[in-house]
Amino acid sequence: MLDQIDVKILRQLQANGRLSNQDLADQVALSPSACLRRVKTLEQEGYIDGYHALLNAPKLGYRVEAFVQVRIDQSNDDWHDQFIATIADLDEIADAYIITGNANYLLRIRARDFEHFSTFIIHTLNRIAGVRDIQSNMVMQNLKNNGKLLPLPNSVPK
Amino acid sequence: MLDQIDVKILRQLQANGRLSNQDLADQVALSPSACLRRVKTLEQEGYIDGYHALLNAPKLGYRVEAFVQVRIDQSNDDWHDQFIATIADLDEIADAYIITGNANYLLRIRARDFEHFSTFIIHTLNRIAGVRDIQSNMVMQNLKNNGKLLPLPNSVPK
DNA sequence: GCTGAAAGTCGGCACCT
DNA sequence: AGGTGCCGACTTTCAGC
Repeated sequence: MLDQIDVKILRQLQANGRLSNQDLADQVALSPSACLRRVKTLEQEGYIDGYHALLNAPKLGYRVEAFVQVRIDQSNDDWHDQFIATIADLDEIADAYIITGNANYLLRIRARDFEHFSTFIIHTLNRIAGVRDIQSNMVMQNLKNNGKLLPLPNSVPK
Repeated sequence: MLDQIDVKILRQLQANGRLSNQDLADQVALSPSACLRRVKTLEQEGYIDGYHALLNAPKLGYRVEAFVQVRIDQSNDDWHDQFIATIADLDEIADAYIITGNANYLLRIRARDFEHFSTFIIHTLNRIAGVRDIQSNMVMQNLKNNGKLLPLPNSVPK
């Protein structure tokens, strides 16, 4: 179970993944060794999945972002497995979800420009076996990103 | 401009945001001081937006994820500004985008359970001024997350 | 723009409360 | 559980190539 200090630690590391253990210890009012032990435990128990640098997509040449809904022909089970295996290797696909509703999959796509995007849709996505219908929604503006998980309002984590 | 070593640095830090400068220097075949200078430059020039611990949502009590499309009454410009200002403070909204298509906004929602989700939709989202239509798609499975930005296939960053 | 050395700082562990 | 102290490793700066 998480206590209030654990939640503080998670919140701090979420905001700044490179916080030194000493600074972290100061912020949660613990000695460095006690703080480090808690962090290691949180990592081992799976509360922290990893640490990552957040790169700036436009700066790196990715100026197009879009959400694409894909329907596949459900009369064939193999196509589902094949689809999942295929998208794992496609760099243009940032995120992928199985969703309820009319479509089977929701994909978040990142591409260099619109030409790159349309080529990807027509010549890559559209040619995966079983793909029936593709509906694209371009991102015009990114209002909020990766909203913080904590504070957990009234939540009682298992 | 980025050279090959910069790209290697970005790729490494993307995969592991807590890599020590010394280990990073080894991996890109540079001395620690030269490596550190490049990292600082990359940060200052905005290629790296930050470092964050990736927290495990289910472990923290968030078991429901959904994409919600929102249409607002476009006859009133103020509602747009108001909507943006309101969603910034809502913890349940992880990401928010302005998109093309029938809806105005696409929101990624995280909630503790279905009751939390439906309460949020009915009593919070639905009551924001100007909101006309809400369409929800629940996430049944998360197939891919935060696909890596690099390597930049054939891209020539500005 | 990189290297190498020096000084300050930190992480990790043993031990104690 | 948390705190103290120690040592080896690391970060960071700066002079020099």
